[in-house]
Amino acid sequence: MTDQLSRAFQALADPTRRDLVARLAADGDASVGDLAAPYDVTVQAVSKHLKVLEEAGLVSRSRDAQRRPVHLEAEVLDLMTKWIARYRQQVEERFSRLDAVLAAMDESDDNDEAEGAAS
Amino acid sequence: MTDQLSRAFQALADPTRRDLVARLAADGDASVGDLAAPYDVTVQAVSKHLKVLEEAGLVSRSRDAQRRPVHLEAEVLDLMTKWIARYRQQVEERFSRLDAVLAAMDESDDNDEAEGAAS
DNA sequence: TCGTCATTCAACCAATAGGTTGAATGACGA
DNA sequence: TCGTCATTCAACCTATTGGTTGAATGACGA
Repeated sequence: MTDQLSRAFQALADPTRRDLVARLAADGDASVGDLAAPYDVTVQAVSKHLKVLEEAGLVSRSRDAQRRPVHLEAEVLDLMTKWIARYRQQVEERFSRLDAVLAAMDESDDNDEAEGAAS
Repeated sequence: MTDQLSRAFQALADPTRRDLVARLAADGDASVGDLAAPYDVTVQAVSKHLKVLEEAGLVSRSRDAQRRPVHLEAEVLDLMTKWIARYRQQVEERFSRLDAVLAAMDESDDNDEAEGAAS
């Protein structure tokens, strides 16, 4: 689980972390304290969640006085969608080829019938 | 971690499981034994991986004599891309609004300058 | 019916995840 | 410089994960 994609999927496997991403997407950058407020866990727990998101490359942090504003990075989200889309597409392409094969078989059946009728 | 989306992201957080999905997408349905062959782990371990994928709704299994062919289900992949795309899009929309605000500020500056020049 | 093949179940193990509390760090504002 | 606020580090706990081995299940084919 050391590669980026694994860390990214792992990061979004937690509902609290998905909600953090959702809020950052909707409201823009926010401090750890503000982000932690709505949840029923300690601020330390949320800080850990943010660390997981950061190590996955999903968020970054800057500094603003005592605060460490959290910023959502969209690139890794793109990476993830591309991974999924690739295999999603392969499935469709396989179906297309299967359809083509089935169509060819139909045609072949027609030919056989035609040949049978001709002999 | 009981909801579908969490289980799906969790399932794809493992490289072996992502590879299983990739192979099923490329080659179509396959038996547990065939799927397990390339990896350096026991067939039981792969069976467990497939169970995780199945509980996430990413694959289904039927029966063919002794074999239990594994079939990739694309729906949950769609669910995942939709989740990501939604927040990806929100980020872009926020940028657009920010651009609009900045543009409005520029315009306001122009007006101020114009008014200043007119007085 | 018996042996065999494909798969899963069960019990176990080490490592990791998500949470806690308490202490440390680091940047202000008085 | 001192107290305070925001955040992180450290140590700890329990549950889960990914792996193992060994036994059970279940469907053929002889």
